Amino acid sequence: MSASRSTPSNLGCALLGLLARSPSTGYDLAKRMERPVGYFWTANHSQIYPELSRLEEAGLVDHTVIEGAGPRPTKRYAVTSAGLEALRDWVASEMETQPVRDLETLRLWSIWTVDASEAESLVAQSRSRHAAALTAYEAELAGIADDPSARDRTQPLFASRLTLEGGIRTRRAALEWCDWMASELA
Amino acid sequence: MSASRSTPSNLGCALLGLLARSPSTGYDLAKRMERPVGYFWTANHSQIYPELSRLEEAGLVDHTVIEGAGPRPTKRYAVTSAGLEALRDWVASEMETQPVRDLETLRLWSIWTVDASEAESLVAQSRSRHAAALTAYEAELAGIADDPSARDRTQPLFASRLTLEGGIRTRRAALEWCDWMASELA
DNA sequence: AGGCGCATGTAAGCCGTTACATGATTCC
DNA sequence: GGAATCATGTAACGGCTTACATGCGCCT
Repeated sequence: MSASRSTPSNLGCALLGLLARSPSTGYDLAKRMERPVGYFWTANHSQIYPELSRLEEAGLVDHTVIEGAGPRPTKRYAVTSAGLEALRDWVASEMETQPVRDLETLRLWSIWTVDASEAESLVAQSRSRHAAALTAYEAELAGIADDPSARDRTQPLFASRLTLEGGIRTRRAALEWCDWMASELA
Repeated sequence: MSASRSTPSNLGCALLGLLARSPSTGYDLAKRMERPVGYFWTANHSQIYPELSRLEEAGLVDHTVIEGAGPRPTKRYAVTSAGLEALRDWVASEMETQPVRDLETLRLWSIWTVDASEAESLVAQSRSRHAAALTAYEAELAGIADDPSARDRTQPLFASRLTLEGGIRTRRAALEWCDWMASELA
């Protein structure tokens, strides 16, 4: 059986990553995608449900029906051993350089077309967005930093700590950049 | 005429931004999208040609047929005054916070599932990618930094300088993050 | 003779967003 | 009584990628 050995989609791997940390319903996965995974990847329920079906068909996850609200049966999904293997393969596989897609920078790139006050406001908006993100990341990190498992590289919280640290460093750099731009515009 | 006053798509605004800097053929726009715009936004020719038609229908760009190779007439596009206005409106408009979509961080987030040597290799790969990007940005910036127009906030090169400076700061922060991760894994 | 660069377009398919649809329980 | 939360699904649409298609001129 399980003839198709094609790597699951990026979304599929995101879901495997979530389920490898703890089993969930589709609904719950949608919420867990918002935060903290949503700091670097997003998906909504209308993508998640069909993807779970595909993963199950490929034998990478399975489900048990549990009791819960809603007109249809509530399903708790978990990764199978094949699913965990697929996740490991994906993590360890070579990956091409990903193109950056940053709408805010695209806008900045045409900032020369607007007048000074609008340009300053644009940079200020950008700055406040980065500041808000930084605050959120720091709060999230503070919530896990004391857990001893966050220092064990075989534990999920270790990886959470790494990614949050990255977000914090990136947003701090962006804040300094915004301050520098503000001084260049003055 | 020109009844529809809807803002063009993100791609449309990217093309208006390119054409506001200098008129181009569709083919040339595709090449200019690779670098340096490609550092924060990408598009290929199969997206660009239809989008140029839409922009022209909306009266935001127009074209003149010039001589050139190829089985069909070669068209040089330029922004109209309505197009420049649309670009300014878009730059100055309020924009919602954009979700981040970073496949490399998504992978890192499941790094706890693989063993130490693979984890180290993953971080090393990530580091070399950031280093390559940083080198490219620095070269690009060096190519424009001496131009006096790069200090005039009404000139395109000023905006180029801002965006490149942002890329450089972000990539430097990412490099330091990778070095920090390497030390955490050791 | 063959490959590359110029130059424009279309088609199929995947991925993602937004909206539609259903229905129970809990809180105000 | 109405809104929010739990819970699952489908449908329509738009954006992006990959591949198909054409054909001239230049360089090796």
